[in-house]
Amino acid sequence: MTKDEVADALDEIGTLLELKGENAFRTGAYHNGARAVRQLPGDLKEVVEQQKLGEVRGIGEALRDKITILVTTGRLPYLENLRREVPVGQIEMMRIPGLGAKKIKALHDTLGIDTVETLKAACERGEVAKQKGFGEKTQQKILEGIQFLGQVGNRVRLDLALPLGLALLDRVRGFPGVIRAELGGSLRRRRETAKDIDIVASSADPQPVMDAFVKLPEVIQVVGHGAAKSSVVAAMHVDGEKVILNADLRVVADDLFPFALHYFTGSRDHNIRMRQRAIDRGWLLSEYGLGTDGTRVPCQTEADIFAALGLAYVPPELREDTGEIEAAAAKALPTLVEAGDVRGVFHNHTTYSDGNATLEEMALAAKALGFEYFGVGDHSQSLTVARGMSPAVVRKQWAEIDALNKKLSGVRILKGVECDILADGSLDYDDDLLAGFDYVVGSVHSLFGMPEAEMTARVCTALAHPRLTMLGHSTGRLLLRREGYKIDLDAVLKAAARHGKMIEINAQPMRLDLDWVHVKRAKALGIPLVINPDAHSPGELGLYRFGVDVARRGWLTRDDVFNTRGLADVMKELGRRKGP
DNA sequence: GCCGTTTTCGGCCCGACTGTTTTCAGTCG
Repeated sequence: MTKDEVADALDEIGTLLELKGENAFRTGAYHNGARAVRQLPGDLKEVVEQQKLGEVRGIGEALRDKITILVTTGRLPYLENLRREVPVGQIEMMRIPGLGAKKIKALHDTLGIDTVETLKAACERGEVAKQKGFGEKTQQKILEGIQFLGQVGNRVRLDLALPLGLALLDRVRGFPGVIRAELGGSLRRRRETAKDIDIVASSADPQPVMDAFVKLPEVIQVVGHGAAKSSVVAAMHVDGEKVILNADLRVVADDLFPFALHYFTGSRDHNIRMRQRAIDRGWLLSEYGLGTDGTRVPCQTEADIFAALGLAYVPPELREDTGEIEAAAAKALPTLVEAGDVRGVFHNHTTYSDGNATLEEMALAAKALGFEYFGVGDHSQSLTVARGMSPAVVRKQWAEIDALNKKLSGVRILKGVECDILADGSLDYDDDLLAGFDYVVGSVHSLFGMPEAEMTARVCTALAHPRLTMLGHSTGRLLLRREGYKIDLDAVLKAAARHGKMIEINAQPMRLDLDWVHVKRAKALGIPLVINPDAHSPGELGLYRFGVDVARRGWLTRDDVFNTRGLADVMKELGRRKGP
């Protein structure tokens, strides 16, 4: 059993115990143990065999024994018994926002509810509101939560889906007889979430490729297995999370590959426009080629297809029918920003607030990524849950930054802060302290339930503050988990433009906030965008790449992104914005 | 269930917010 599988089992025990009403510290110990196993360096089996498991922080006698049984026998009777005691529907109910283990247990004990469906029905009958500890608003919130889950379906975040897609792609490329293979679909377009994986391959002999695909170790179910298309359910652990997705493989003759790749990359709307354009020229475009019955337009690559239709090559990220065809026809497509253009980052956390690495460790990790500057942006004093910095701590951090900047070469640490935007739109430090930072990222972390008009006014007030440099995660959304707070983003963008402020593209894959649609609008308003990883550990610095994907989907060039500028230029601009 | 030089029992991060209550439980970050 792998570390991830063992950790999953421990997490499941923790959740099942929560639903049974167990002590929170006991259930927490299982979740802690799961994390400890995931982060354990080296081979788990070896650690077990060398009897070193008990030395791991967070693993005591009970967890040690259970992990040992799991690793040596591959199963755990204790977990199997727990599963029999707790209905599966209750675990699903944990995903409903605002519903936790205690409420789910109460609903089970009083109304016998143990599936999302029966919960929905009970809410609709008004029974839930009558229960002790529940009320009309809770009932309404549960219904909205269930609806939210339904909308989300089984979509998976890009950072989880992409590694599985790339792993399968790698396998396919290694099959004998495969000439070319690429990811298609929303993964290739780098949408924030994916509902399946599309792989397009070419081969003179498709059948053996299909046969090999359905037998891959990642495949947990074969949905379809034909000569041109196979469909499976695939699973893999990514960063400790089990990712399960449908994956389709299509194999065509190599001369058809560019057409198939283009067709299966989509989007559907983009394809419709492309087919119309072909019809205008007296041709037909499909996944099988471009031309008429009599004549075929030969294309070796996707670029050839676009060229045949009088278009510049359209990068996959732009294929959403949001003006890319017109721009490609006018040869006016932007040269999109690339990951290699990014030369530093501004919003990151260290042990001064809720990060897990020191300033120096983070700065060195930034340098290792090739960055010229590392901007720290720890939390401000109001955000006590994230150990927000008091003014005294801020000054201590500044002193350490000054010392490190003397000591380190090749990377410069910038004095920033992720400053809370308080309920009235004011910032979380006084102006004197704010003036000591190189820049200020303003973010909303409280009172998410504010009415839209109030929230909009709050953020616009902050944007008017002379010390604020850029707005952090504009909506606070958590993809597939929580909608952003209600806010009039167009009004916010206009305010940012009016006050000459920058807006962050938060590159945390669960956020990707500002989203690509509004990134495009921000660009039109002349607002500089900043790609920030919001890293809480050295490894998370690399997440900036997902922000680059958003920027590309938002049509940004290198010049539209502030942190593609070099250190000297950045310091000059930040200095200019601060004024005398 | 885990942990420990303030230690083998009693604390474990804890405060804000919401919706429910009439002083507090549950959820969240």
